[in-house]
Parts: sequence; structure tokens; C-alpha cells
Amino acid sequence: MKQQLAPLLSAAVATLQADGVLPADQPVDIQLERTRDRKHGDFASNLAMVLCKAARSKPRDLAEKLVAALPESDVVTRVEIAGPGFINFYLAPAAYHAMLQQVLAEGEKFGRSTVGAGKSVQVEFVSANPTGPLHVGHGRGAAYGATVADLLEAVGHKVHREYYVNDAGRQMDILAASVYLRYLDLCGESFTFPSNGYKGDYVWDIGASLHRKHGDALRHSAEDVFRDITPDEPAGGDKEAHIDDLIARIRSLLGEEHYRETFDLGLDSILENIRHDLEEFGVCYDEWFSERSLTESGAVDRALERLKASGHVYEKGGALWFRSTDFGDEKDRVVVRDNGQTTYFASDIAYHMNKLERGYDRVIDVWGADHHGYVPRVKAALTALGDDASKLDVLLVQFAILYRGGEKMQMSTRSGEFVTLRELRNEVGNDAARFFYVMRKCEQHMDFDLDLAKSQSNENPIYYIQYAHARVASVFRQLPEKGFEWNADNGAEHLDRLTESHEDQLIVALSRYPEVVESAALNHEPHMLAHYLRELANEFHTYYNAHQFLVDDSDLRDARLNLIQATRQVIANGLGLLGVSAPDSM
RNA sequence: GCCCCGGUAGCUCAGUUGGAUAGAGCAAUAGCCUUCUAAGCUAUGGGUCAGGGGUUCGAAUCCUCUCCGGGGCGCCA
Repeated sequence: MKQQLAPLLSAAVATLQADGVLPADQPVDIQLERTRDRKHGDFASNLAMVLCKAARSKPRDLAEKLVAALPESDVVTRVEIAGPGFINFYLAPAAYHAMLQQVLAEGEKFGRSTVGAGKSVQVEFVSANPTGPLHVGHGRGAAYGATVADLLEAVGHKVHREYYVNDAGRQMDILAASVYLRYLDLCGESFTFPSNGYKGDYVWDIGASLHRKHGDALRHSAEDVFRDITPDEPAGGDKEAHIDDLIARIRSLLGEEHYRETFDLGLDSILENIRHDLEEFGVCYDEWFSERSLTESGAVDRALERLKASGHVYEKGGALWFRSTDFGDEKDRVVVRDNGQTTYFASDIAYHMNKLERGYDRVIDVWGADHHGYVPRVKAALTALGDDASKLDVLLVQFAILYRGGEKMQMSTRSGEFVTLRELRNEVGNDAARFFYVMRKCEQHMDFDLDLAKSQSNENPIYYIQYAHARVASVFRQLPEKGFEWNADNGAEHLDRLTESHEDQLIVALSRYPEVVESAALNHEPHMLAHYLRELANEFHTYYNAHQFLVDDSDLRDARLNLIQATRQVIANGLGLLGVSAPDSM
């Protein structure tokens, strides 16, 4: 609806520019907003106040000239100048009626747009290390990333959803070692499990499947495994050195082939678990991108070569450093360690280089806020490579802080003390979980009280919205019982019968939907949609309580059915974008 | 010490990128089911927008300083 008004203002500005009232050389940004209060009309523009300086005129005087210059339009019934110089527009009922019919005609496509048409965007999210099942901390990134991706798609972008699999590096070696040690335990060896190993039950399961496949064939005595290993921390040693020694020992005892097998068994079964978990959560990917493949394809070497060629790396203390301080980072960063191994950062440079090479117009990373310090160095690397770092948007999602019994819970994959995403979904349901995670803007810390989510799940706002949808469905179920039929065409002809203020407010709320979707998508703020849906449901419930839909007057009845059917449609569309179901009965 | 995020009603949070009288939910109080689902509706109370200074027609919103809370600052990933 906004698109119908903006040209009118542009035309008025053009007229005043031609008349010399406004300087002709300045481009004018047309600002048009929904009014907060219906008494101020439907839309308001602050144009006169913004331009009054350039016009050397009082805001209200300029507003009058602008209004006088507005072209005729059948969308607008009245234009008013108010307050310090606002220009308020009152829309014709016909404009709203046309919108209602558009909802019914377009169905699930209503609210989609083409503002992003022709633009491709890659969204990488979750990307949790495959060292354990997803926990509730990952859930927020999953729900947020998936919703941002869906929203961008809804406004016309071509979206590529991607999970970066950290299938290389020390954490994965620690997992492999943990799996092997559990296997040894199942073989009957006895020893103290390293304090730095992965202790979750799932590691036992993987160890068990290794045992099922090989029996005792891979068994080595605990004595051989632990001989001359740096003692663990509880034993007065160093837990990091302890686990590193164990990894090296296990690797040499097993041989490369069996070590790799153990490693991949851990990786594959956890990744499969994660994939399955996300799928059930309604989160799907176009690509699972392997970190290891970056090394194998030579992308890491190529990235380092390019940095060397452009003179942004140097050697110090046997290591290779990237001079990120040249690009505003607070200190330089190591890309190749003195032991010859490339760092995680080197992989990430190669990965982001790869993303841009694939030609996306925009690249979005959804990261936990704890990685915020990492943003400057990645952008620095892209700039150093000669790429356009401004194509990369890093969206930082603050932690969800878990509370149970009023106590803050520590989440640690290593210790195995965490609540999995699956447990959460089982307890509060997919819909509530998806909705809850995106209810707050991502920069906001989120208090996730498990007891509240579980014990009072009926008070979750999601039910309020779904209930509105179910109520409409229920009304339509009642139709035949009362001997009525819905004639949508007749309803369309009598929309002018919708004269109640509750109807008016509901219609206005519906008309906002496309604007909300667009704004939520372009700003990467799904919570705007969540809040909007609550307001829409509120308008509907109020209407429902105030008026009967299934009245004897068929013209009025059909018009009302058109209205509530459109409401049902918009709620379903909005919930769909949030990954939440819209049930017909509750 | 430096960096990021937050501070708005008793609690949890919105506030349309600087607009008109700062809004919801929960909690509290009082009402509404022989009528399409009461997981609903109506009404009431509740505020120094953390605090000071600045920018301008206009500030919860932008700038600056201070205070408070969370997180991050590795040749880990």
C-alpha cells in the first residue's frame, strides 16, 4: 500500500522543484510511515519537516504546498496537515478491500515480494563442531539462521543455506581419542578417562559400534596406551599435554588407516545426528561444506599464496603471521604455526575466499556472540586478498542463558553436561522452540527458563497465535452444520459491509503484513514478524469476541468470512516463515 | 586495560532506523461462557526510558562521559 502512496509524494516534490520552491539539484528521500495512532490517518510523511530548511520555509507552509501539488488518486480519500507539519494520508476503503481480495487470490504467496530479485545470498549458520549433539545453545543460531534465510527467500533473494563442518583440527582428534578409549573400556581395559576428553554418553555409543565392527581387533593394552604419557591434571600434570600425547600415541598404535576410521566413525555418526536433529527442527541445508576439503583442494595454500603475493604476511618465531593490523585489527594473527600446521583461521580465510569466489552478492555468517572478536580479522583477510569485505555480513547471536530452578546452567560439550536441542524439542515442542528462539532480536541476551518453558508451556505466546488460526478453521467447520455456505465472490462484493471498528483494525493489521516481511527480511530481524503475528492474533481474538461471524444476513456473513479467511491465510504464511505449524484445531 | 552486546512497568521484552500522548505479554485486581473453541475477551493500576552533558523544529532512538550486568580478547577450534 505504501508503494501506491510514495509516487504521489514524489510527483508533488517534482512539481515544487520545477516551480523553484524546492532546490532541484537535491535528491529527495521519500519517507512514509504507518501512523501509530489511527487518528492521524493511515500513513504519514515527515517530508515537509525534513525539507523545510532547503525550502527556507516553515514546515506547515511547505506541507500545504506539497499537499496542493499532490496528484489526484482514488487510493486516498483525505490528506491532512497536522502537528508540526506531518502530512497525513487517509486511505480509501476500496484500497483495503482490494488488499483483502489480494490475500485470498494469492494465498500462501501473499506477502512475498521481489525487492531482492536477482540477488543471491549465502547464509551459513549453526556450523557447530561435530564433537557432540546440538544443545540448546545451538538452537538459537539454528532457528535464527533458518528464519533469516527463509525471509530473504520470501522477498525474492536466491538463497544458499550452508553448514560449515569443522571436520579437521584438534577438537576432532580429541573426539577420536575419546571414542577409542571408550572402545578400549568395552574391550575390558581399565584406566582413568582423560579429564579433557569428551565424556558424553554418545561417545560410548560410538565406541560400541567400533567394537561391534572390529571386536577386540583394535585393542591395545591400557599400559601400552598410557606408557610415558604426560600425567593428566588431576594427577598433577597438564590436561592439554596429556590429551595431545594420547592422541599421538593412539594414532601410532592404530596406524593411519584405523585411526582415520575411528575418526570418521565419530565424525559421521555425530554429523548424522546433527543433520537429523536439524531436519526435525525444520532446518534444512543446501550444502554441508567440509573444512578438510579446503586443505585437500589446495584452497588454503592458495589463500596463503595470495596473501604472500600481496605482501600481507611475514615470518616471526618460526610461524607465519598475517598482518591484520594493516586493516584495523588489534594485533597480527598466526596462519601457520611453528610446527608447520595451518591454523583454524587459515582455513577460515580460505573458506571465505571460496564463498566470494562462488559469486554471491551477499554472504551472511551467523555466529555466536563469543566470536565477535573474530570479525575484524576475517574482514581484514578478505580485504588483503583484494576481495570486497563489505559483501560479508556477520550476524552475532547472543547466548541463550539457560536457567533451571532459578540456577544458571553451564553448557559444556566436553563435560557432557548440557541440555540437548532434542530434549528441548521433546519437552516444549518444535513450534514453541522455533518461536521462542526468534521472539527476541538477536543482539538481546536471552533468558531461557527451562522450568517455565516446560511447566507453563500453555502460556507460550505461540499458542495464542495458533489458536487464532484454529478458531478460523473451526468457524468454517461450523458452516455446514448451520446450513450455510461460504460464497467468496459475494463476500468480495459486500466488503463495504465491514463497518465495525474491530473489522477496520483487523484489516489494517492484515495490510501491514507485506511491509513487516520485507522489513524483517532486509534487517535480518525475524522477531519483527513474531511480534507482528501476536498483534494480528490479538486483533482477531478481539473481533471474535465482539462479533458473530455466522449471521443470517448472507452478504455480511460472506464479507466477514472473506475477512477471517484472509486472516487465517496471513497467520499461516507468517508462521510458515518462522518454521511454525498452523494447526486447524487445538 | 581494550573490544562487542545489553540496561525501557514488579518480571520477560517491543518500540517501524530521529516523529505526534513510550507499548505488549506475564504477574496483580475486577468483570465476561444456554451464542462460531475461555489456550479467549473487557476494564483498572503500574514509568526519572540506568545517570549527566551535547546535537535540533523534535531524542528511549544519534554523539560523549560515568555507573551496572553479560560475553570476548591463544602459535585453541
